[in-house]
Amino acid sequence: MANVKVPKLPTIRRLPTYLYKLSEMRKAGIEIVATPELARYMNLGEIVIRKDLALTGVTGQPGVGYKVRELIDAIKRYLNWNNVSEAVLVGAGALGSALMGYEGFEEYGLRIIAAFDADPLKVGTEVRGRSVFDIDRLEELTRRLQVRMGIICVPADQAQDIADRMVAGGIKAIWNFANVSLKVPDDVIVQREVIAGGFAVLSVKMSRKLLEEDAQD
Amino acid sequence: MANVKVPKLPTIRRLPTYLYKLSEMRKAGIEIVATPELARYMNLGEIVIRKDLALTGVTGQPGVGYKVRELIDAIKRYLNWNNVSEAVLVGAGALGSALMGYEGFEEYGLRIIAAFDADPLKVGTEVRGRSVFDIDRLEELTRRLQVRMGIICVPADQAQDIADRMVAGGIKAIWNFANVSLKVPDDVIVQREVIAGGFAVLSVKMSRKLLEEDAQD
DNA sequence: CTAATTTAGATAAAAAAATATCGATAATAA
DNA sequence: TTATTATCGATATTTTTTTATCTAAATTAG
Repeated sequence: MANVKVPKLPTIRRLPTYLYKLSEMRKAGIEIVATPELARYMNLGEIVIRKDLALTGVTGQPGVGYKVRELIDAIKRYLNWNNVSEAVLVGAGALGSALMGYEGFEEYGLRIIAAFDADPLKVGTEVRGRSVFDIDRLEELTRRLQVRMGIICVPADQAQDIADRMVAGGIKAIWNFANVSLKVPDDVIVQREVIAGGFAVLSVKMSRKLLEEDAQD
Repeated sequence: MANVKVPKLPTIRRLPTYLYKLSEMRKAGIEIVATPELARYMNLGEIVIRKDLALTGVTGQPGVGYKVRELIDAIKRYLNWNNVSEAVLVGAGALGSALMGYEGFEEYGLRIIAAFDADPLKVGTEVRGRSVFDIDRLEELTRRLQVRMGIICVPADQAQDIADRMVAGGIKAIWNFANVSLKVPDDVIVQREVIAGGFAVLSVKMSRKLLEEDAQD
């Protein structure tokens, strides 16, 4: 896998949330925002906010705050969300359909242009406006469409096979929702989304809270 | 929000992935696993693996490895996934349906027992075996069913309202898929899942890689 | 106009996480 | 039996992330 070291990862993960809030503010006609307001919104300390925003290169004005518009532009530029990334999605099941139905992605510069599935009942149909192709055509179509990003929404035991086909088709970045880590060549980037990971954190927090409550009695 | 400080968060997020791999191994009849194999699977260093496993309390045998069964039990115990958590889900749209359709949750001790939605067309229907109730009955039914966990899959602008109703209904833990941070009383835990966060990381990694490649020429 | 307040940004310290080193234990091969 | 290899676990180091402190700039109230 491409060994692209990216520090400030927690900050990067937070940027989309800033972006949402700032977009709402702009829609409401607000032009300036100060740290304390964002801190309340994000449930974070003020210093965190300033550090996060500093990463994008914007510079606020002491005593005043940041320009909303400037922040939005800077965040999008930092994330490279100005340029549209076209992607193919494999696995038009529940999760795959959900992702295709998420309109927010357009805002993020992500455009899913085609879906693939192994199920003959799904092949040939449309899911939220995208054609579902036979999985056997993944490599060919990916290459022809010059797509560089792939999204994997298949069960864990099929994910590696799909990843191999994506790589064969010229994919250079994979967003992997299957609960396995993929083996890919050095020049391919994989970002794994383990939804269960968040639930694990929630579970541990709950256990801890119960223990704390018991301890208080 | 309940201020439950939990260190070793990255480890906790990784535990479900270990759990999947270990379950597969057990199904295949494998009883012992050593760090190098897990390290390859996880795409992580061996030391990380040992530290992660140590957190659960298991102790391996030098020169041999860890007992698969013991690890599975220890991870589940650590995450409190032995005990079933019943949850209600609000927002039976694309993402909500996907979550209800994910069979893996049973393995994690999560049981979604009912769904709620504001859309009259959805109310009264069934989604993947669960009844969809009117959102106005959320508080009442949550209280009657004694459910303590809620999953929010509604658009960002409705999430706070749903959270308030959940809290009114006695919910103590919220798994929030909306892209906002929620204000809740101190004794309620919120775990937020920002799917776009992962995409942000992927985007930055891609930009960096392009820069690196350009630099090499 | 001056003083108090709000706020950004730089520097520093603390905490957490990732990584490295080394000794000890068990299995395997000579 | 002995030497070699594989592996865990304890300790130490480095890096990353979070948190704190202080200074300077801008606004607002008196």
